[in-house]
Amino acid sequence: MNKPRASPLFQPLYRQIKALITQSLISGEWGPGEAIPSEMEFAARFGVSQGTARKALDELAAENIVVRRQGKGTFVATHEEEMVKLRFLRLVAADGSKELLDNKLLCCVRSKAAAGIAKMLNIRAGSAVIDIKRLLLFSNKPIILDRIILPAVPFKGVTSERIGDFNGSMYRMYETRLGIRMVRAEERLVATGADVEAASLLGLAPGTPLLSIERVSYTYDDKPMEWRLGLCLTDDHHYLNHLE
Amino acid sequence: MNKPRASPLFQPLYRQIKALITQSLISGEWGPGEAIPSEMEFAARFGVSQGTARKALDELAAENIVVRRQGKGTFVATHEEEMVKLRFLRLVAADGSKELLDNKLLCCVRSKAAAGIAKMLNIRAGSAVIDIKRLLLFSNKPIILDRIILPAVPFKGVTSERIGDFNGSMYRMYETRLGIRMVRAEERLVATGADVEAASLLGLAPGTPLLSIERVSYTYDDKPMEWRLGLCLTDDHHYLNHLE
DNA sequence: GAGTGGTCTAGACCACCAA
DNA sequence: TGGTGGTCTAGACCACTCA
Repeated sequence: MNKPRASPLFQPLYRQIKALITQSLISGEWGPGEAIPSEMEFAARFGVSQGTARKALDELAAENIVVRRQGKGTFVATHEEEMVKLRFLRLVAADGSKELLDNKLLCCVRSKAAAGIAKMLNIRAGSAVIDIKRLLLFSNKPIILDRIILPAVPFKGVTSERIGDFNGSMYRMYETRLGIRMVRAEERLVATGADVEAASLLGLAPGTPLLSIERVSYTYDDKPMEWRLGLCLTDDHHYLNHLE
Repeated sequence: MNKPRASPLFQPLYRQIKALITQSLISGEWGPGEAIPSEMEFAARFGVSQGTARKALDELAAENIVVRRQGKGTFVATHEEEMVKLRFLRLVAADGSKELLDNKLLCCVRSKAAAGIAKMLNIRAGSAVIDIKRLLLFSNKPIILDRIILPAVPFKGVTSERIGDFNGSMYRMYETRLGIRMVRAEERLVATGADVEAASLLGLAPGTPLLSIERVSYTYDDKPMEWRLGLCLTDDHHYLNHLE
């Protein structure tokens, strides 16, 4: 049936459908990697035509929220796929070669949120957070020194042991263990000189230029969930970015 | 009419239409900023339904090749728009404030392409290029030292005077004066220490960490047209990137 | 009011996949 | 073989813009 335009929300129908599907994703109706209902099923559930359900799903696919596979169905996107890893880890070897990735956890403690970070995570300054430091190794060479801050409440249960299980992919762990999926992030890049700690951990002279990447990651409802600062040695690596 | 699937190219119809429209863009049938034919006109021209022409235009719009304006028409995208500037100039003030942009041309000479750059521009090493150096000022403070290399042939006529006319937006000049529109770019970011030249021009001590941005820009047919290296002082500025 | 792009529907056929 | 997403069509109405 054709709905009148004077709907509760002044949104096209397909966007309302998209919002409803997003709500179901937030509520966890389908976990990461699972198939979601077909176009026809959504059309029936919401009383719209298949084309309208399709357009809602197409937009979710364009935002990398879901993945469509011809002949199989539509699936909740996952950080398992190679594609997704490249979307979030932009540092690549200068010569383009593939590399073995490894990581070394340095520490993982409970702490209190500093004001600046609390603001970016949209939590109260001083509230409980989990504070992680780790080293990322490319082909067995330490390249990135990461500092990760997580709000303690949704991430309750994040411990050194848990982190170790996922070969350094924090996002895979959030998904698998906590059902928290990051769908987008905002990065701020700056050049900086290595401080004493970074220099010693990366095996450099203090003051060596490093690429500093500050990242805030968001879940479905644009809620910030993770703050991260990576200090990267860029002698043999580039941060690759496609502008379109 | 419904065309059989066994078309010359194994592409969906709307992609074939898209390719045809792209060809017309390359040939310069419509200049930057101009209106292109309506959906109905394309449908008639290519003998397809309006919906198919629409899907072709939608994809071109998604790639920022054209801009759609309800009630007015579809237009060839331009680097005039504020949106587009932000798409290519990612350096923003740390406090988020808007800034006055200015530029100072340092030199503009004819030269020969070095091997590495020639390869990226897909031209022969040693072929004629235009070699430009300039300083970009944010709020009257020098922030970026740019080096720009252009193949001499398509960019014949690029001179110091011409560059001055466009308030530093090279892309606007390429469009307006030469009909060359950049549609995408690839950037490689690295942290480096200021060499003597950069240090003196930016008013820094040699060795100061700088964000190095190497960019290759492409026109419609994915043809590389410009090589650029920017050395950026990131004390009060960030390179902002949205990952989706 | 005429023309444009935006939304929505309904129905057809195709390509792919799994059982 | 039946179900999925992918393509294509045709026609309707809406919202916006401009003369």
